[in-house]
Amino acid sequence: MSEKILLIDGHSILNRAFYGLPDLTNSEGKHTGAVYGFLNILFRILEEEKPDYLTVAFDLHEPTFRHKMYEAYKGTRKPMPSELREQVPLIREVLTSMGVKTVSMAGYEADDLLGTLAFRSEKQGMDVTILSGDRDLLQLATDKIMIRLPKTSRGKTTIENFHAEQVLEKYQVTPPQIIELKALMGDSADNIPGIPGVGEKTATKLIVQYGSIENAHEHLEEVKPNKAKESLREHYDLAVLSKTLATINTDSPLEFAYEEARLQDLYTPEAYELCKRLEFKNLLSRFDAASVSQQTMTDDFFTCEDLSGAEALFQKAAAKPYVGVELLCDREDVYGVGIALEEEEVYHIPAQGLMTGDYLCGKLKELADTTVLCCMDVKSVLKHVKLTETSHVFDTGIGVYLLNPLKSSYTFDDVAKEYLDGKLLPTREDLLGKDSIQKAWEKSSEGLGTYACYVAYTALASRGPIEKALHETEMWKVYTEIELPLVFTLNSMEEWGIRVKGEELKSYGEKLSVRIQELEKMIWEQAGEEFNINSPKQLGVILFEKMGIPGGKKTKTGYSTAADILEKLAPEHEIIKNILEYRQLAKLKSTYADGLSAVIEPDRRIHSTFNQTITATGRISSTEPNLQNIPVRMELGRLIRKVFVPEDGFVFLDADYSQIELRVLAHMSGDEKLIQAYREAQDIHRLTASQVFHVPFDEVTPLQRRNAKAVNFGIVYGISSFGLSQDLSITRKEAAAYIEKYFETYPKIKGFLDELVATGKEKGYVSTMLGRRRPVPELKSSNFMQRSFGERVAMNSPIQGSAADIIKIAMNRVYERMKQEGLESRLVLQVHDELLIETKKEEIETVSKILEEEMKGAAHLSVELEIDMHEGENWYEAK
DNA sequence: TGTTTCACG
DNA sequence: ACGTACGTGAAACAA
Repeated sequence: MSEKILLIDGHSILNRAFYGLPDLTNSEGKHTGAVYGFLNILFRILEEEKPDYLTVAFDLHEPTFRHKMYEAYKGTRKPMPSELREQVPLIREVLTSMGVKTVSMAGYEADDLLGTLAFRSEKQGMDVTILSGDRDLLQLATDKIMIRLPKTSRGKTTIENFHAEQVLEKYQVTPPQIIELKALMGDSADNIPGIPGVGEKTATKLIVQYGSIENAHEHLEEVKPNKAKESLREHYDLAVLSKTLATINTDSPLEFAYEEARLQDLYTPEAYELCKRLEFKNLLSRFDAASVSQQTMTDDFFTCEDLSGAEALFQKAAAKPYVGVELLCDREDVYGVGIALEEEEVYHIPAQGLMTGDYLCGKLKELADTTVLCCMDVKSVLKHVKLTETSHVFDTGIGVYLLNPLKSSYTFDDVAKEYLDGKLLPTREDLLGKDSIQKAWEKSSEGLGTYACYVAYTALASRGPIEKALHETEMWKVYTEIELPLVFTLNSMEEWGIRVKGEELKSYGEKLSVRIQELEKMIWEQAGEEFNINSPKQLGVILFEKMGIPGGKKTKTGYSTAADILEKLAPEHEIIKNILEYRQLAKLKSTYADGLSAVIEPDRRIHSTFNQTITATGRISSTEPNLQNIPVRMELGRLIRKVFVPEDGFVFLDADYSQIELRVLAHMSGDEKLIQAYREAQDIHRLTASQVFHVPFDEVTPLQRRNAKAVNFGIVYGISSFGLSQDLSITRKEAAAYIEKYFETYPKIKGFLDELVATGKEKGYVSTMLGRRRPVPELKSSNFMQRSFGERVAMNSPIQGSAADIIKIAMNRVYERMKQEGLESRLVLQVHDELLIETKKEEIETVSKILEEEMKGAAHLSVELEIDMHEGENWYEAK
């Protein structure tokens, strides 16, 4: 049986994948959709064809010979969007990693190389398959050369196959005559002019009849449609030129060794790593375990079995400047520790026998007096090892987060790849599967030990590169002066938690249930049937189809039933009112009443986790439960705050910054008028209204104030007329007019925001006042939506991020002060611009003063930082 | 697992 | 013509 070669038109398939599939980006914002689509189709074809050889051809970037000819004649080609262009090197990298031969040559298009290889291979007796999205390639079809054209319709990819016979069937001409057709019709995408007035129909007729352009020209007088006759007469030269342009060169001087193109195992460790980096999760399953673990580090780690060994180890460690540490633990127990003394000297100490968890933790605490403990996550270690602010630690996770806050997770294997020259380590899942630490411990302490060693190794080895990068990006200060101390502050908040009255929460929930059931009944009655009100899909059908409420479609899955839409649509409908109330109550019950009840711990307190490495802007986030979104805007929800109470003998002191983001904006932009406004006014929105609408301060109407407030918010969010118009229910034009007036009033604000976008575009990131960075890859997108998003982000992030920096500083200072002054009061919550202190009654005065001083003094801006402070027996009262 | 909705700043 | 305000997390539903 003859051998088979598969030739792929790289750019064309990449193009297909790009336009045929939704744009995909990985968590770092890298565009990967086209590469993903390319690989999927490649794998599919390989399974169908099972070729012996495989080669992918690419155009070089420079304009090729054939195009130059025409570009000189008329215009240039449309540029490739950057999201696609950046994927070209990526697909080549992936193919190379899989050992796939790629070819390209100066002065020749991919078509030419494909044609050349196809004919060469055919001559050698091979069967040839060409995969392309470009119909031009049909001119190459023969009995042995098959052209395969993938087509995407309705999300499904079907492939059309053409040997010479099928070309004749479909186009009524032989493959070489495809050139004639094209030369007559022209092709704007390929810059082939063609001749005017001749489309597919006429061209086909002419070629079927005369066989070629030249022959048709010789029989010009017989040529039928008069229009075609005249056009051919007049533009014959153009047709001949077009023919040259349309002809694929099948005889290029490409050097090609078939052995290099022989198809081998594509599932190499390199390809696996690359796919993982690109987050092609579906593709990873194609790689078998064997190829995965090959190139990884050889794990010759040591295990420390007995107490004397451990003693010696810690002694040795104490002499080192840095060690890598991974504590194997969960919330309750310590199972052991991995310690890296040197990059080649890594130990695992299981917690067993005399080496109890407590013993290990004590040793670590002691070690941190002299040696920097490098950990992936210091705060989790703190749960067991009572390190203090004077302990020496390095937090790899936070370092990596600062360097790229867009990543969604910071696992050790990712860190190794990024900061250790692409070093490939097995992942946690490779080593432990999906087991928890506890589960893995019960199975075998050995695999767990290996895992601990890899993590400890990574923490030690990556410390240097990360530290260097933090210096280079001028974020070392943010790291040491804000983030690292904050680890201790947050840990303390987590450990204290906040007291919650469980019984009251329960009865609150029961009260809600009664009303929810009433509403449910009423809604079902009004709808005329029972259905699940919580299902947006069912609700949409009921409202917009059954009840015939004029509804606009909105989401990709159907009707939007979001509150603001329903409110605008039919505020008078009784059912709508009921649904909105139902929704509100259902939310309160499920998320807050039931949700919070479920996480009250035996100490009657809720211990949330404050995450420091999640947000893109530098804010912290709160999970399990989220205590940063406890209701406050609506009275009914706000009542929940009554169940958050201080311990006996304590009260709550709640302090929040007044409009910190607007003040930051005033400072960063340096706009004198806004700064002056803040120096004068208690009511900034009113003053803004007065200045923007040119009315005396005392004559500002409530509506004007509301509008000014919305504009102020809009500015902080990265203003757009559309967003503002939505918010205020006005037209875009009106919104645009407000914005313009605002910028006229505060001229430097406009300049400042424009500058943010410009430098963001230039540098690829924007920065806060303290130097924290956020990359904004979207700014370079050719997609209008994405680019606009990037612009808003560029305007918002420095503001939101600077405010976040400031309150973090305040938290650290408040925490430090209370500790230094030996107070029993403690910081328990942070809600972005608000701090909640569980304050000992005797310390109220002192703590108020500390809050006032440290919050106001956290930054020195050209406008004062004001705070509002309240005292209360519960959170409701204190706010 | 992704989508929708909604709670907060 | 495109279809958005910025930043989060949790619950419920729909596949």
